[in-house]
Amino acid sequence: MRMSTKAQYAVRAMVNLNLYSEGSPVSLRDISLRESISLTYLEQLFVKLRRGQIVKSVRGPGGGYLLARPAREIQVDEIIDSVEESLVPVACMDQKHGCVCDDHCVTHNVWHGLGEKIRDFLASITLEELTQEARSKFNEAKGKN
Amino acid sequence: MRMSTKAQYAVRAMVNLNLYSEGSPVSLRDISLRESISLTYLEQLFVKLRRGQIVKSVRGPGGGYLLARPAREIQVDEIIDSVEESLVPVACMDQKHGCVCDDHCVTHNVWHGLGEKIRDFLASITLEELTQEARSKFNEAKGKN
DNA sequence: AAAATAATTGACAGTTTTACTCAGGTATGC
DNA sequence: GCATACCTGAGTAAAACTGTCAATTATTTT
Repeated sequence: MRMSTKAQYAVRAMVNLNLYSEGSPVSLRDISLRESISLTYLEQLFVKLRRGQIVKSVRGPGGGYLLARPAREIQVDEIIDSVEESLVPVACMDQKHGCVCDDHCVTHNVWHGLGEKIRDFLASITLEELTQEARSKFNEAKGKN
Repeated sequence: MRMSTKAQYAVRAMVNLNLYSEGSPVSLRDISLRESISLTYLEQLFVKLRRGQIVKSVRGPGGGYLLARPAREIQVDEIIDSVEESLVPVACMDQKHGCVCDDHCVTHNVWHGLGEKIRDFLASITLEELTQEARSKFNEAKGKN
């Protein structure tokens, strides 16, 4: 039961983007340097985040990425969905209308229930909350020095 | 975010074991036939389930496996733990005392919180409940014919 | 118009994990 | 002593994960 690093990177990158944006586009190069994620890998992730309507792109010099919506309207589960990370714990439930084993499969309810818990939890956290949290941690760290 | 088939098999096998046991040992061969799981793979799983104190083994002819404890005291998370499936969503948190990134890692709290939700949910389900559910489904299916 | 910046895309490759199988060995009951 | 059934470790093919590389397109600055 592991969250892929792809999903972890995506969330980290989004927090970093929001943290340093302030209205103007942030280039992947900057995020790459700050979060130590390879630029080319970030490019791959942000194509998907754009398709998922999480970010907008601005091309050319001074360009980069912007949030497609306010941070408080972006939920963590949406970020993970965008990079194609299934949140459903077993493969047979990927389709919308449940799996065929529904009736006879004894453990069906366990995985179905678990999937809902995971979804609910990640949907309850917004990018804004994470960004605030990051700011607090940053300030705490500064206070120590 | 997938539960491995190993964990899925382990839970299914345990339900099946409990369903057909009634005090006497159940051989892996029987479980293998009923659940269509390869015998040698089941053997691998049950070694771990035995080490995890989920089952007891009885050798020789007429032997097999028994629950090590009453079904109502066996939780689904214990079964999964036994087959060495980590329930913590990110690798850096596998050790008991949290990861080093604790302070600066922005997304730490997300994965930590998620891990707790998963654990709580799976710990809230006992083998007895699953077995009861399986019996109900079985009876429903019979009623239809 | 040319140059520089930065997103965009698709193909590809190394590594790790998963999901098993195989070949034996050991204990027990009849 | 033989059939049953657990026990153990090694090995392996396929898939997934985690990236890299090469080439292109769009935009702005000079």
